[in-house]
Amino acid sequence: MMQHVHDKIADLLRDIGVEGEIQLTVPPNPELGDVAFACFNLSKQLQKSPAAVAQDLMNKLEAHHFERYPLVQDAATAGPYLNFFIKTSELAKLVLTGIAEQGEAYGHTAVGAGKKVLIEYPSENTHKEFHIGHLRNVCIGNTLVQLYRASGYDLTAINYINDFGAHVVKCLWGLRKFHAGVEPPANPQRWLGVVYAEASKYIKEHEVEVKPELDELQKKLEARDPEIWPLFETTRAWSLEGFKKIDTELGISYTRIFLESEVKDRGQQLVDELLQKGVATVGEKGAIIIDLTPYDLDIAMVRKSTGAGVYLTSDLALAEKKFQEFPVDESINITGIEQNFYFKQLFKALELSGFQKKMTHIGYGLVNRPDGKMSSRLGNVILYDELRDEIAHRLWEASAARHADWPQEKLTALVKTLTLSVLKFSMQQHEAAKNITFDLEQATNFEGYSAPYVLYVVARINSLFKKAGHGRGLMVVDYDLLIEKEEKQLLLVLADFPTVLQKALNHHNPAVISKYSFDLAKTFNDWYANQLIVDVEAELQSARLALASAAQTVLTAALGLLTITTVDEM
RNA sequence: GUCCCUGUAGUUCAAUGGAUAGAACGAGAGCCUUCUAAGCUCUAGAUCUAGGUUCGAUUCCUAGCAGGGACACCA
Repeated sequence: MMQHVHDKIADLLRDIGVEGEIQLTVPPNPELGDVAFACFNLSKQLQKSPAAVAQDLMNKLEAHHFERYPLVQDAATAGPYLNFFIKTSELAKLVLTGIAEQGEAYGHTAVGAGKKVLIEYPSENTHKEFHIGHLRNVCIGNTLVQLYRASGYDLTAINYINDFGAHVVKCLWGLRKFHAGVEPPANPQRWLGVVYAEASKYIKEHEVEVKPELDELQKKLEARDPEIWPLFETTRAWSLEGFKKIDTELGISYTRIFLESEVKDRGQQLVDELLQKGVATVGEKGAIIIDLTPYDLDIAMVRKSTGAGVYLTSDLALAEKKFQEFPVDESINITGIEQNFYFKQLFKALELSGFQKKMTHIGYGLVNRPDGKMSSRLGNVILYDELRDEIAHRLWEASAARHADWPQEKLTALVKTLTLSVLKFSMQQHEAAKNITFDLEQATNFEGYSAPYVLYVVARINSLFKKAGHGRGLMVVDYDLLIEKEEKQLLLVLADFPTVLQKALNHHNPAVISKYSFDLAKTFNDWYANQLIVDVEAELQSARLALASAAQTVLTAALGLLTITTVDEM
C-alpha cells in the first residue's frame, strides 16, 4: 500500500527528470513531510550541492503534476531533501477501501506461490524439562509458519523429537539409581526434567565411575534390550503427552512427529555407507568422523568409539526420510543459535553425501535471566508451566480488580487469552536471532510495549462500535472528512503493514510484527486521546469509525500472525 | 588457542550508510463532570575504546577491551 504511494511519487519524480533507481524514505518529523527523497546521489552526478538539486527539482514542480498525482498534495525542500506531503483524503480512500476489501488477508502476498516448504520445530527432547527457551522456539516457529503461509508458500510443519540421545540415557540411569519403584507425581513430564537435572549433576561429579554404566545403558537402549526398553517406552510416553498438551495450548499444529528412535538405525547404516564411499573415515579411538577441515568446519563425528550414534548420525537419516515423505523445495530448521555451527556441519555433511536439497537453519537467541544464564545443571531454569501460572495469577488480580462485576467464567476466559498473549508477545518482542534477557517483572508489567497494551486498543475499538450502535458493514464514507494530523499518521501506519510483513519474513524475525503492532496501537491511542470518534456528527462519525475499524482489522491481523488472539473487552 | 554473535539512556530493546539516535520500563511533574486511566501529556537520561573508508558512520573495515556461544565421543 505504501509501496503504491512510493511508486506514484517515483513516477512524479521521473516526470521532472529524475533518472535511475529512486529510493524514498520517511522524514524524521511529520512537519517536514510524509515521504522524503534524498538528493545526495543526484548531487554527485550533477556536480551540484544536494540542496541546490533539491531546490531545482522543487522549481520544476508545477500545478499540473499535482493534478496528475492526486495522492501528492504538496512538496517542500528541507536542505538536501525534497519532501512530499500526501493528501489525507486520497490516502484514506486508498487504505480504507483496501483494508475493507481484503480484511485480515490485508498484506498477504503470493511471493511463495508454488513453493513447497517444510519447517521443523520445536524439536523437544524427551526426558528433559520444557523451559522458556523452548517456549521461544515455539512462538517464533508458530509465527514463521503464519508468515510463510501469508506469503503464499505451501508449508508443512513437522516436529522432530529427540527421544534417543545421551540425555535419555542419563535420565533413565537416574531413574533407576535414585527413584527405582517410585510412583511418578501428577506431572510426570516435568518430573523427568527434574530427574534428568539431578542425574546430570551427579554424573558430572562422578564421571569416571559412572561413564561405563552409561555407555552400557546406551548400547542396551539402542539395541532395544528388554531390560531397559519398557522403562524407556513408559517414560517417553510421559514426555510426549506432556509436550502434546503444551503444543496444543500454544497452538502448534504439525502434520507429523519424527522420533529419533525411528531414524537412528538408518543413520547407522548411512554411516557405514559413507565409510565405504570414503566420505567418512575412522578417527581417534575408533570413532567415525567426517573431516570437514577443508571447509573450515572442523571434524564432525558421526559415530562414537563405543559404536553408539550421536545427533548427527540420526540427522543424516532424518534428512533422507523427510524429503522422501515430503517432496518439498526447501527444508527449514528452527533451533537455538548455539547450534549454528552444528547445522553448518550437518548441511555440509549432507552435501558430501550427495544431498542436493535447499536447507536453511534459523537460529534464535537464547533466553537468559537478569542474574545470568539459565542452565539445567544450575537448577535455575524458568519452566514454562511456572511462568504461565505466574503470569495468569498476576493477570487475574489485575482483571478482577477492574471488573468486580464480571462472573467467574468471563474472567477465567479473559485471563486465559491474556496469559497466552503475554507469553507469546514477550518471546517475540525482540529480534529473533538475538539473545534476550527475560525479566519476570518486565513480562508481568502490562503497560507500554506489551501484549495487553495492544489488546487494549482492540477492546477500545469494540467499545466505540458498541457505543455508536453501529454495524461493521461497508460504510458510506466521505474521505474528505478525515483531515486531522493524527488521522493521517494512523493511515500512514496502516498503509505500511504489507511492507512490514515482507520484512518480517525476509529477516525471519517476528519482532518486526510485534513492534509494528505496538506502533499501530500507540498511533491509535494518540488519535483517540486527541479526537472524538463517536461523539461527533453522523458523517464524521462514519468516517472516523471506518478508520477505527481498519485499525482494528490490521491489529487483529498483526496479532494473528503472532498467533495471539484478541479479546472484545478487558 | 581458533571461529561465530553481541557491546546504544539506570534497565530491557529500536534505528535499508543519511535530517535533531527512537521506544518501553524505572525516576520526577501533570491529566478521568468526553467514547475503557492496562490510557495520554511533559522533564531528565545513551552510541565500549582507538584508528580508517565516506560529503556523511550506531551501521562498513582494522586493532583493542568486555560479554555470550561453538569448537570428535555433550545435546
